[in-house]
Amino acid sequence: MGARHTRSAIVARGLDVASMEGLGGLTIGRLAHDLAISKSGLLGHFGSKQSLQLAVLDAAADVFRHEVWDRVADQPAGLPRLRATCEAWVSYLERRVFPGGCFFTAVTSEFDDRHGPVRDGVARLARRWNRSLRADAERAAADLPAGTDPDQLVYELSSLMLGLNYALQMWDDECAPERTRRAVHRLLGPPAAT
Amino acid sequence: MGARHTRSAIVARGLDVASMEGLGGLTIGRLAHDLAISKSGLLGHFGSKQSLQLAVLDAAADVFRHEVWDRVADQPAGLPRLRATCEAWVSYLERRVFPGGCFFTAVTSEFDDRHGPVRDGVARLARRWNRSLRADAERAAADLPAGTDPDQLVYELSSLMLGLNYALQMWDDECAPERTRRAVHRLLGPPAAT
DNA sequence: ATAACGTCCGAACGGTCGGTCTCTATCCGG
DNA sequence: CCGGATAGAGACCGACCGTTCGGACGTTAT
Repeated sequence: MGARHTRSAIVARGLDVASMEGLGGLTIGRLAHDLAISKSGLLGHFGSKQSLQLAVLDAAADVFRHEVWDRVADQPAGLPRLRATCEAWVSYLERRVFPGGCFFTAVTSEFDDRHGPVRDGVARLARRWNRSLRADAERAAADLPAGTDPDQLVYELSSLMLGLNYALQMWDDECAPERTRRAVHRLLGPPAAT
Repeated sequence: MGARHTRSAIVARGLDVASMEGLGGLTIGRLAHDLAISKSGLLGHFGSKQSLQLAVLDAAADVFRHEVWDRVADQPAGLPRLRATCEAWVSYLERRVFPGGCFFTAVTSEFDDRHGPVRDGVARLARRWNRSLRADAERAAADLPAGTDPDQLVYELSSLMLGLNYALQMWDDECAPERTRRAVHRLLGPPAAT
């Protein structure tokens, strides 16, 4: 079996572990044990734990991109895509794509007051997604009640996603996705009938 | 120096450390070093790390209660107290009472998918505060537009507080408190003029 | 056949973890 | 003045951390 396969298996497993235990809780020894390989064999693929963390972070970003952004890329920019993005986001959380809840919420609260490449990577991703959201919100403002502030809109929508993740992770609250949708509809109007 | 004093000093220092590093990042050795006492001297007051964690959690709950709930206890139940609670909550986050952001947000995302006394303690506190919020929301529903769902209201308000903590902690976003207030006012109406 | 390479292992490194042990200094009631 | 309780020191334990290193394999190219 090639190194590519081994490496991606490590990252895949690391993704699951890190979404539950955080990127810090991801330990070389445990990961090696789970995959029935040696610690040194594992670390050989990355060089250091930090490189492993960054690789896992990248993989998580790929998953999130695939689960949310790729699904709304064909929507018209502005309000329609903003609505679709929110729905995809809710669905991503509802389906519990990561067993430990939203990967980035967990990692953010772990690294938000640290320095270094991991925190920088998380911030870069968050900033990028925030910009995308904000761009659609700006266009959408024209289709929403006068005086709608795009930044305020993005802020409230993001907060709702944080709340949904919390409700699902802490309480297994089955009503939370529906509640989130209702709140989104109140901000953006009812979902477009397809 | 009495044991009481030493113990409370340990908890106080642990509060600061844990709000930044999480309850898991709170290590006996480091805490003892910070306070210039021995590990055994420290551990003698608690018996185990878990007891220390629970003591710190209790202390954090006292702080939060003092910073939020005690300040609104004299308000009339229902909408006025709900408004006051939200404002106190925003202020608590804005003033960065804990250097690492909201203690309970951090601890929740750390323990939400574990078992044990610490997670139970966090859940107990969250449930209690949620109930208080919900009770006022129920009363407030009469003073709000018809069809207002108290659970939905509590859900959205809580999400906004999560969002505020995120914005402050991750981005040092100075506008976030004001944005949160604006969103709260949209849900609860403008703040009562005093 | 042989040399080189990629892949992975097993052992070991220094360090930190939570926790236990023994010992001493101090205080307080009789 | 004494004797027990107690706070705390400090050495130490086994487990685990991330990391390094030499070498054992199988494949591939020469």
